[in-house]
Amino acid sequence: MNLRETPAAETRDKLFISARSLFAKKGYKGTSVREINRSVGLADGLLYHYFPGGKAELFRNVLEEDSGRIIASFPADEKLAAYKEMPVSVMLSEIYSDFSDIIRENLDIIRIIFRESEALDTVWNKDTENRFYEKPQWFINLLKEKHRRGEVRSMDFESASDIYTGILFSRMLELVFDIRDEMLCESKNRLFDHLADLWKA
Amino acid sequence: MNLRETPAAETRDKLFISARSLFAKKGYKGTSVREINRSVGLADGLLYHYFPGGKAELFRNVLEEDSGRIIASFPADEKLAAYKEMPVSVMLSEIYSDFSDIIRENLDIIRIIFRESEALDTVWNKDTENRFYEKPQWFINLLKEKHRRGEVRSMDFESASDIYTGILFSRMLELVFDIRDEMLCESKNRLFDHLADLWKA
Amino acid sequence: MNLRETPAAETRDKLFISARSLFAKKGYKGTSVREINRSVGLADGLLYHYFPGGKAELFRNVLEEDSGRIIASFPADEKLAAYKEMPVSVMLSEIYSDFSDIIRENLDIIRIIFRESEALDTVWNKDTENRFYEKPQWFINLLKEKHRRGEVRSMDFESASDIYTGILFSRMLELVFDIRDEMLCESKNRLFDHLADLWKA
Amino acid sequence: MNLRETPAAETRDKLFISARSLFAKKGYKGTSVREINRSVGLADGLLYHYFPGGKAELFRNVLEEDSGRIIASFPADEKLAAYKEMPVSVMLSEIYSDFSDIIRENLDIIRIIFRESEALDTVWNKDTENRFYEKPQWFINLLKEKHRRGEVRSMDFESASDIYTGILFSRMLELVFDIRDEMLCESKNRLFDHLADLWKA
DNA sequence: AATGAATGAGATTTCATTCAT
DNA sequence: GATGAATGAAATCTCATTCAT
Repeated sequence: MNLRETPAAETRDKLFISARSLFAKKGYKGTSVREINRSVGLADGLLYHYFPGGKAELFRNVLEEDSGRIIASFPADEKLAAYKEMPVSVMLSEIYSDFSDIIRENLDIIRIIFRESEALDTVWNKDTENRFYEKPQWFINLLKEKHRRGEVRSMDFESASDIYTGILFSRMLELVFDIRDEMLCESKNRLFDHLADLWKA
Repeated sequence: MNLRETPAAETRDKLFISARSLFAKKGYKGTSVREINRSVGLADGLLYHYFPGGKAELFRNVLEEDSGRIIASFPADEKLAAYKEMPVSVMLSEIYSDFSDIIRENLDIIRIIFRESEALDTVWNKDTENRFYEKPQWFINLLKEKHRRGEVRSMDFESASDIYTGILFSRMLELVFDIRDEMLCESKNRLFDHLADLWKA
Repeated sequence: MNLRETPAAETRDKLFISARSLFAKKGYKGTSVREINRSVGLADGLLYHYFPGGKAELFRNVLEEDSGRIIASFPADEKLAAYKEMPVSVMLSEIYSDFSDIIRENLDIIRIIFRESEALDTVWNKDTENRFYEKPQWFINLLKEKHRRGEVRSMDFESASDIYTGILFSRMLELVFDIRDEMLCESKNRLFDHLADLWKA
Repeated sequence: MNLRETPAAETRDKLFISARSLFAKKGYKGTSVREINRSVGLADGLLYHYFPGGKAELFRNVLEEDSGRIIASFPADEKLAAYKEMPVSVMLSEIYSDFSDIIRENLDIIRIIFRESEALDTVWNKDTENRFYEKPQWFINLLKEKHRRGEVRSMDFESASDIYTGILFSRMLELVFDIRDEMLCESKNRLFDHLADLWKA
């Protein structure tokens, strides 16, 4: 049973990935079970073998598995250490770039979260939701460290963090809604230079 | 059309409002024609009298009527004049508050836009979309004016605007996703004091 | 709306009758909605217009409407008066014959009751069920009246009624299971003569 | 077959018993193969190893094995001899009690017979069916014997048997439909006293 | 013997839309 | 303008059965 490297698990995974992409593109209601099955070349009834609760259970599983992972995965610990050693403006640019990558890697699930806000209640507890929105302490600490090193002046670090968070949220919206991804580098670099300049000791 | 002289126009309006709310809550696919009809006490076939194109046409109308209005309506001209006379920190706080009001007044349509991104293509041209995202020249001008008056130092005003835009976008997300609306005043006021301080001449 | 003599009600009735017959023949599970629709020439979705709860609601309605009616309908009041004037043996034969008619007229619903015992719980309260099984007071009274007239001897009238009830139940089983309906007259007449003879004063 | 020497035979038996119970409770159509498998902890495809004809064959086997057995088993020969020696009223009570036991022991299969009358055609020939309904000669003989012994008067013994059969059929209905099983003893004893009294020489 | 993945026909149900009145 | 019956395509889901391992 274990010898065949669980083709069952493989099928389950294919269902997962395909469903996630379809849900992101066409919404939960807009994605038919048949469509999901066809997309992975599965017979009609088989989805219920893997997810007895049907489409709803598949959806719930997709959401549960992915949503936690994203939040947990940013920022990566090794990156965090690296940020400390960079000049402020570079650091801001780097975090922005890493954040963009995470969003891009998880575009499907994020789009689902944007679309199916009502469905989230059944999957997310308020805890998860608040974690998404709470102040990123790691960033505040980064700024304080920079201050200690004399690179950044004394200021209201929480508010500074709110500013940067806003910039990241804007970025998320750009990516989610597929808006002018291009040629922004220059504009963004100016933005980070600007910020670094405002903040410098 | 808004004068509601005839009962017909009144019915049309009721359909509009009710459909908008349902689309916002449950999505286009998740809202059945029957549901819309019931919500305004309409007989089953009658929707096609008002909107021969059926659900799709009703949806398109809702989107068309509302989407333009929001962007056009902010900021109101009389407000714009008032902003000029306020101290920077108060101005930022006031714009934030007015922006919040606009979002709150149009929550339904904004939620629809978030949900039904795919449907937007048929209604929005890229023009509308870009207008939504383009740099708010009026704000940049406000900052320059403040600079002329000696309240704000010389700086990269576009980048400063990006910063403020990010804060507004964060606010929009909070409202759209119904997250911790309360008790943020103090935090926000600190934020605007912080920004005003960074920017002061 | 009332002018067209409610074709809606007519359609509902047709559904009722056809469904009852099919449920009786093939059971609840064995009867498909499609089959019911075809049997009355109805489009596929229309059943849900009349019975939003679908097959289950249709079934419940059939059961509710019919089950009460049968019990209430036997014996008819005018018959009851007539029984009093008949010789005992004729009376027994007559009641038997009328009972057979009632069963025959309601064979479908009775067969459903036999088949779908589990479903009855949702429709019948214990009250209905007990009424079905309680001692038929009217028959006991008939016997007492006959005794008063000197046609029947003094005896345990309740037990006498149990005996006769058993004979009627046997009859019901014969009809429900479609067993040797024919050529029983002679046997039955002998039975009633026998009973009358046992009971005579 | 009943010796259960091999595990295979044991599994077959478990399938039998569990399926019989499920068929009785939920009907043939209402019982899924999956349900049967789960109820005995069988893997999904394995039922077809034991019953290549699938659900239908399993059902047919359940019916065939059991239906004959019941009829044949009543009354047991040793009981028959005992009945002869009892006073009439005791005899009637005893037969009634033994009959109740047989029914109770075979409730499942009897309920199946009530439910799935249509399915019986494929299993029962008319012969079996008639045997179920034919006059119980053994009981008629019992009565005649009692008459010979002077305990019962001369009468139409077939009709007397019909009377008693009706009482037994009522009893069967009570048990099959799970109706007021309790506290009937007294009523029943009065009934049998009544009958014995009517019949006494 | 045993497992459970796979299949596909068919069941129930929903729903946008049309149409006679 | 208004009603709600009618339609049928499509969606979700169930289930007996087969089959590779």
